[in-house]
Amino acid sequence: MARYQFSDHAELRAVSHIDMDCFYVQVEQRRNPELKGKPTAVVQYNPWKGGGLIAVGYEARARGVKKQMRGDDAREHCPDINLVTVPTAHGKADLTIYREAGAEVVSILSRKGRCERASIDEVYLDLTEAAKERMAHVPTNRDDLHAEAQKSHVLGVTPNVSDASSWLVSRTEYSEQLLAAAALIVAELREAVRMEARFSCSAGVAHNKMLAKLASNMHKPAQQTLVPLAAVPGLFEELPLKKLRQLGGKLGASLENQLGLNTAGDLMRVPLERLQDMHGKNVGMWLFRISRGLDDDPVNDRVLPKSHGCSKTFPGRNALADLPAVRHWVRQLALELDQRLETDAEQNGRFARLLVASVSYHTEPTLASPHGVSKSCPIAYGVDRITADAFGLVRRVLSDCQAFYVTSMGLSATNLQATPEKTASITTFLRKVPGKQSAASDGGAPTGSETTDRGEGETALDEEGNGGLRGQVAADEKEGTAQIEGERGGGSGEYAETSTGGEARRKTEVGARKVKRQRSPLRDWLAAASGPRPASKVISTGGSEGKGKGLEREVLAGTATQSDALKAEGRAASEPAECGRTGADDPALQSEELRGDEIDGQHALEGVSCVERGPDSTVGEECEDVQLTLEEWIGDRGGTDSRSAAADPEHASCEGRGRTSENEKGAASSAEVAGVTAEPTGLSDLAKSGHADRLDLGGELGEGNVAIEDRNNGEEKADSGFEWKGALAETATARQVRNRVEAPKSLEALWQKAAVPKTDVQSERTVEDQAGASREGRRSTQSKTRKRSLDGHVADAKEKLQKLWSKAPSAKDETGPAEVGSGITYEFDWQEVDQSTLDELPLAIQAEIRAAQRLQMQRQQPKAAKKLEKAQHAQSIKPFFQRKSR
DNA sequence: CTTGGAGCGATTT
DNA sequence: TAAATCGCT
Ligand SMILES: Nc1ccn([C@H]2C[C@H](O)[C@@H](COP(=O)(O)OP(=O)(O)OP(=O)(O)O)O2)c(=O)n1
Ligand SMILES: [Mg+2]
Repeated sequence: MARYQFSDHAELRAVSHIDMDCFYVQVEQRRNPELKGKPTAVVQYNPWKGGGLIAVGYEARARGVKKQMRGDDAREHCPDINLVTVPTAHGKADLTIYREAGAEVVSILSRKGRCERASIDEVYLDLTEAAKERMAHVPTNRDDLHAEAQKSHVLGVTPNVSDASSWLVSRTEYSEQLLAAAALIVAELREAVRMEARFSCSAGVAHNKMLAKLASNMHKPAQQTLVPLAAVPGLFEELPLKKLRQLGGKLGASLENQLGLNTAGDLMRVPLERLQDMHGKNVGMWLFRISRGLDDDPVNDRVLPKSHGCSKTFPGRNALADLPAVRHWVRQLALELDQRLETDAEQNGRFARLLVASVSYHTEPTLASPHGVSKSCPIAYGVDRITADAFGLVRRVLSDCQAFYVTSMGLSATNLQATPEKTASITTFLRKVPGKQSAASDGGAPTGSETTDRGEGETALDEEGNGGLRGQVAADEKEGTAQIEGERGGGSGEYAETSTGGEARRKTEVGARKVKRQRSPLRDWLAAASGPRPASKVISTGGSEGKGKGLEREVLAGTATQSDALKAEGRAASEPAECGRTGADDPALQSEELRGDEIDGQHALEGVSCVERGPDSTVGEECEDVQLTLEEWIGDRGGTDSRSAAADPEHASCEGRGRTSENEKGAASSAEVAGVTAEPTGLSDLAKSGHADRLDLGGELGEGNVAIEDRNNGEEKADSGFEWKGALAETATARQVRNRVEAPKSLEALWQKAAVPKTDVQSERTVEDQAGASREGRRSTQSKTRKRSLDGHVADAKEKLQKLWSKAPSAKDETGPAEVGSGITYEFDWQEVDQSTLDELPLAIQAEIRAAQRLQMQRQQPKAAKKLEKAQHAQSIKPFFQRKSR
């Protein structure tokens, strides 16, 4: 945004950019002083090719070691290099020590003026005020200057290096006096960093961020550089365009290509109109100004990161090919993320609001660049809930695919806020609907038939995933508000949300209930409610549970948890941390736990109702009901969206059968809608593409594969996202897109077909690399190396996969053999393949082999099969760098 | 395996 | 609002 802003008469500023020298290396050298003065680099994951270098010390740079080398390359250039590996935790690289070191530095550098943390190892400082004050006290004798200041570089003065200190003390122009004064401050700050944190850093001092950053990089390490205004034209004349901040990517390349520019000076000579024609008014103006050394991007007052994220890639054969593995890694990421969130809460009192899960994957083992998507939902703190929510988000993406290969996953927590703003009572968002008195009834917390096998942290819900209620939507012309009525209305009166607008008004019948709802700030409140809430705010499940069953949760400090609440009620909270894992043998207990879940924020969003009680309320006290919006009720937060739980293909992929009934049930009970019009945002093209089928309750919403049309007049309306996400999608007659991509049939499925009839055969299978063969300009040699065919189907499937695996990104590219594939021929006995061999195979093949082994086991020793499955799982989630490499 | 991996912030749609 | 993309360390 700053990029598009400028003001012609901005006050002249003194801005500094300070950048740590080879930062991670310094961190490691401080940890292990043995390394000081020695050629050192930091790598992550060294078993493979020596690991990737992410930081290189200056001693090593002097000997030709470059970033973007691998550890092995580095050692070639510099045999005595010290390679330090990044710490790992939860099976992934853990940058905590570098983050902490960065924070240490920031705490020092933020002393003299506004400070913006720009990355883990750099800050911008706005020293305008401090420099103005300092101007009066700049020494007149250069010998009185700080030693670090004396060593400054000043761009554009003729004998540059020799006489910087005399330049500093003899300025007459205001702008240069300002810079000189700032340079003294910066010198002191850098010295403070050196003394207090024992790190060296370099700095640029100029009138804006762009020039300061440019300068900080000009003399490194442990030096500082000034850029007076007058130096800009000379500096830019020779400066490659890409060196300018923000021009290092495609924009810079397009300027080079389309306008034939090479230097910043070239850019300066392009007329404003031309730039604006090419890149729009704002960008054009920004370019015009940046090329003249003008930049008004302010130094923001922010020393903390605005989000916390962690991610991991699973390249090539390490790609995650089944949901248990995905869930395992989601949990590993959640473990780290949760820890960091707790730390932030403790240290800074900040809480995140939004959880974002990103996943890159392909649906076939092609080398085409993977498809990256992200999904988000309100965050609920705690490893288990982050895991459950994030896994739900990821699964929502993957559940469409018969096969998937996840090459990277990431979680991040954003919208960090210092204080919980939403401290108002929930009732301020609600108003009573007159004349409604509904009977409290048991409501028996819904229990699905499938609770035994869920993984840790997953929410147990019924297969409809909506608390056993199902609804129908109909237009409501008359009233602008909404309410719920029906036999399970519960509580002593009904609330509807306060009206905030006219959109999305309709009446919904939910099972036996009729619901009218409307969008309101309640939704935001609920989102906030998953974070910290004011003390003694209570959310409970009065709606479905009725009187006396509400559970209390002490929210503020998180001191009381769900388990506490359960204990307080005199029940054994057998597995407080793992909702939904209780045995199905005790319905009562399970029901209670489900309620707990609701209280803790999950059902509170999707669930039936939400209740506030007074500060002194005790467990068991009668409480009032509050109805949620339909969105919340159905589960606006995708994470725990249990429609996807219903569609969980996980077991299908593990066991192959017996898991389809829920979907059918869901479809059968989805109601139709009268007079409703909706369309998924931005997906009308898909809706019209003829791929549409129909939506059932297992179908996924909001991700581009469903369309709804008006059954009355065939119209499609835009701007119906609200309905779309909520009620309509749930109940309308919709159409679901079939596979857009020709996904290959699951190999596992083929396996099962193939293996069922006869498989006592002891066989050996061979996997070949088609591309490796074609690269040599010859035909496949597969039949030669194959010794025995296990089964025609299997072999065919295997070849097919292997071809796909090594297929060129563009099938149309006939110009030559693809430069892909490892060229490896795998040879193994599928029944007795040893672990280290297995580890080397592409994950998809591993999975298949395991499936084969399981199947065989199932027939021969059914009892042992379970055990094998467990062992296989453990094996499949082992991080690749813990595996043996050959 | 291949735009080295992990992780930020900002803008655009 | 959510999601994708870009630029960067
Ligand atoms: N692609 C990158 C770039 C940087 N970093 C990390 C490692 C670096 O140590 C740190 C700071 O990045 P810099 O670009 O500032 O590089 P250095 O500080 O290592 O070296 P320099 O002295 O050139 O600033 O961020 C990273 O992980 N991946
Ligand atoms: Mg640095």
